[in-house]
Amino acid sequence: MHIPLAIPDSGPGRKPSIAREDLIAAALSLLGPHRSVSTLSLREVARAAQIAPNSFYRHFRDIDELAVALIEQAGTSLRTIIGQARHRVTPERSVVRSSVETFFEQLRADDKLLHLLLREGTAGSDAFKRAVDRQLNFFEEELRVDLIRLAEAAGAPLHEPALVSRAITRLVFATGAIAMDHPSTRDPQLIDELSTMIRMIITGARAMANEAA
Amino acid sequence: MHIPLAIPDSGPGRKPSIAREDLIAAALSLLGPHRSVSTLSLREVARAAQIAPNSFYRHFRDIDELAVALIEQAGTSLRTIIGQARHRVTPERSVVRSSVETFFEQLRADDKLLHLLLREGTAGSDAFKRAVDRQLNFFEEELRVDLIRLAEAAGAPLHEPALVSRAITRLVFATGAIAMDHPSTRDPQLIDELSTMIRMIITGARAMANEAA
DNA sequence: TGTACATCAGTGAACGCGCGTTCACTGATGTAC
DNA sequence: TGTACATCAGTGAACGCGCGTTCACTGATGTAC
Repeated sequence: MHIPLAIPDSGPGRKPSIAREDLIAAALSLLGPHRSVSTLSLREVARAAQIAPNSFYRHFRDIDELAVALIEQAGTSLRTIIGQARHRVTPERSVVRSSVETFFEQLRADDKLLHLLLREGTAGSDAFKRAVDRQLNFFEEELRVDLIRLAEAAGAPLHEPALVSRAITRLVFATGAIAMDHPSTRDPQLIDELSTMIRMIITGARAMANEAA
Repeated sequence: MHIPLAIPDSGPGRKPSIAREDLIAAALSLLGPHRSVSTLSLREVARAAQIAPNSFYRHFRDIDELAVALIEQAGTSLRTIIGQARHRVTPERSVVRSSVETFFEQLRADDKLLHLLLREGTAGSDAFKRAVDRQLNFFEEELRVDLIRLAEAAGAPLHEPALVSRAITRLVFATGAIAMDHPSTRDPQLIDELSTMIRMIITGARAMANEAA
């Protein structure tokens, strides 16, 4: 059995006429609000990529390995976008609101990558769940750093910023998952709600920091 | 095609030798941390219930209808348990902590019903998702009533109690889903975290109520 | 009580389907000399 | 430059499997009279 565990960067070798990326793109094209990764079949993806079913094995050990690759791409892309939103100068809007709005914009624009992270965290193989978890941790960690930075700038320290970040991350993703099942006309309301929830957490964490001091 | 949309309470009729409940129990017995409703096949459930595959149709239109029934049972059972926990007199422990602990106990004891609500909210058919959503709304609503009651008792009103309740519900369920993937040895830490998160929200909502006033 | 009849939960066999996976292969591309 | 060779992405056919669903049926249970 021949399995290329790591594609060797092609080196001086030949270029494959169909690439890993093509299969990922094909899988992505099949996903949507009503179609989840765990229901994709190998044959279906192969069909979408216009290759024979067995050719799939030249690129991935199985469907699961492809799913993990999808998740990684989704996480990276999301963090880039939200990272930009958070650093964007917004004189009239709060950082919270502007980030939440960007998140929803991305949810609706979507190259379907975000859907993946929102919906699939609880299903699928162990490897898959770990991949989702890793991306959420990255997100959480970046948010934590930003929260500390902002708290210092405002001179209002937070109680347990790591927990604040974790709570916000969970709320954002849970709300995003819900939003996907609603028409986008409900977005303004959900944005309002989510922003208020986040403000509650931050306000609470500030108050608790003062109490502790 | 003959489909009994509603089982007519049997009335003066004959008793079926195998009941809807037996099929639900059989399905439940197949579920677990690594097995989700959406992957159950009709034949599998029939096998577990020791009936011929086609006999399944005497009780449910399809697997989806059974899944909805499962969700409803899960929600009812969970709300009963948490409702009791919240009203339980706990002189030394806070209501928050005692409820969170009960939630985790239930998660670990589990008749597998809770797993259903935690994991499957984002997958499955529309009918299935709506069923999960309905149960979460019930949970949220009961929590809201309790929050208002407790706030009045403490003389510390909350800003937008409905939102407080919604945020807490989402956090609790998101954290529960995560807990299921960890060994129960991590429970104390997760309970601590979740309790603190909830306290942040409540503290924040109190502070915001004061600001508004 | 006895008899004829209706109901309907459960059945065994069969169907066609899409699936993951395997096999031995082809033929284009690049390398060695 | 030319030739022999190695590599390996992609292939077509085939496999056995579990699936959902259908069909015509059986036979126990309850009802009507």
